[in-house]
Amino acid sequence: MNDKQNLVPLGNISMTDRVENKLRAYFLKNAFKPGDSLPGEIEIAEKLNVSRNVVREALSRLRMLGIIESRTRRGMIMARPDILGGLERVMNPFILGQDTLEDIFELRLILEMGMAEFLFARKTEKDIEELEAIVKKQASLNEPTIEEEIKFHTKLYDMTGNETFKRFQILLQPIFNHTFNNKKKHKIHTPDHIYHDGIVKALKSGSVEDFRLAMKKHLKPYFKMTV
Amino acid sequence: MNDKQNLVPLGNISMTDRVENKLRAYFLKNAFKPGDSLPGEIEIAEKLNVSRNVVREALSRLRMLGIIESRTRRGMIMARPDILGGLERVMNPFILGQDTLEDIFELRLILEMGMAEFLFARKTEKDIEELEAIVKKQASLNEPTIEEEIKFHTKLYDMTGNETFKRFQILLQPIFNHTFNNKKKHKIHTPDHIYHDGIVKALKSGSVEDFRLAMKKHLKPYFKMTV
DNA sequence: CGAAATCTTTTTGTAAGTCAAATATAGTTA
DNA sequence: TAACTATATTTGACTTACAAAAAGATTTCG
Repeated sequence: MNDKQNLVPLGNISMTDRVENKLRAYFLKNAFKPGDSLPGEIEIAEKLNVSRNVVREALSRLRMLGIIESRTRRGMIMARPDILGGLERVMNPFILGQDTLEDIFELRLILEMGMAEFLFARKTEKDIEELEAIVKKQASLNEPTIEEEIKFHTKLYDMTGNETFKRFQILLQPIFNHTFNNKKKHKIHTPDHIYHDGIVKALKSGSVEDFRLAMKKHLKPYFKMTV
Repeated sequence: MNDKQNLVPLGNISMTDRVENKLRAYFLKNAFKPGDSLPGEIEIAEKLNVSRNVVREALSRLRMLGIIESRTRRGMIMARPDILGGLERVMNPFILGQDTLEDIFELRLILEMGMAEFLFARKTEKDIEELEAIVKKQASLNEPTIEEEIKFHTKLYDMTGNETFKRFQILLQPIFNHTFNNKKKHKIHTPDHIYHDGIVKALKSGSVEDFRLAMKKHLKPYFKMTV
């Protein structure tokens, strides 16, 4: 046995990191639910034998994520975090790695191919009409705008009726565009907007498989960019 | 015009919140990249006219997300955040809302239906063999275990070759299970493990469409739970 | 003159104490 | 009994202090 293995990690973990981890573990272990009240800062500091300062830095993190809430001068309670809040804060194309950006670009393709079942399960007359209006407007423009393009796809996410999914797309949108613009050199022969009407048609009077085939065709240029 | 609208927000925003927002905006506006060095805590505090304490609480948040790194006693630099770090910390079924949990449950179905193209683009002989081994082992057990079930699906995510996607699935796994267990009452007539071999077969010698049909059949009981 | 040792400066990590302000509770008064 | 008052609690924010590590500047010595 080589003892070196046990020495490797080291990881430079600060008091604040440790307190944050301890608190999250504590919440999970005790099945804390939103609304439950928490011990005060001073009590936590004393129990963990650190300064109130360190505790506040850890709590500040949890507060940012929405895990806890502080009713000013009345104490802290557990809260219901926005699951995508943490994601939102790191959505900065300058600091994310190129590989991560490309992973996200691929994710879009997976999502738009995969959402078919839910679209068919939940589509309404009104949805279809809206899509048709978007397509019509797009066709009337001499040049297709990126805004109209986005509007069409965003509407599809909306139609799934899945709020988290919808917000997810809004967060990812800037990354899509950033990566797409970086790749534009890869010349796309088939401008996609001509296929939007095909997608709507499949959605309106076709089967789930028809839709997926139309979507696949529509996304083909993007697939070419990744696989 | 009603002035009341302008009074509504109020939002109880703390100094720390404001500093955090200011810093993130500053990084974005100036296109800060990983490795770039940042002004010191004291300088930031003076520039923003707040105490060093407040600045440290804001920086602590950014450090948690991996946006910045502090080389102890040498200064801070921009870093490359783990895009899913924030998500990981709020993955606690007790504090997430029921609607969010169900949204995530649906997301799984979308992902597994949507990943087909990438599986076919990147599958290898070895991948197929591994899947077959998993199915074989599963068939040999008197009772299918949840571990083997997870192993099969995890392998599929692996095969996409998309690291972010893969980690995403690992994070979501506990939520899937939690929601699944809560819904078990909805009696599933067709135990899914019998279809795993069908999926592998489609993946091995079928078309992308064959795979999607097999997967759809496999996931049918889950779809029943949501739509 | 050059290399090695030492000192100084810088900067983050951690601690401790102070004060303000809002709220809940207890206590008091009419 | 109801209204008012005082008190204790608790978070938000500021200040000061010091340790420790690393880098740079300075000094010392061969």
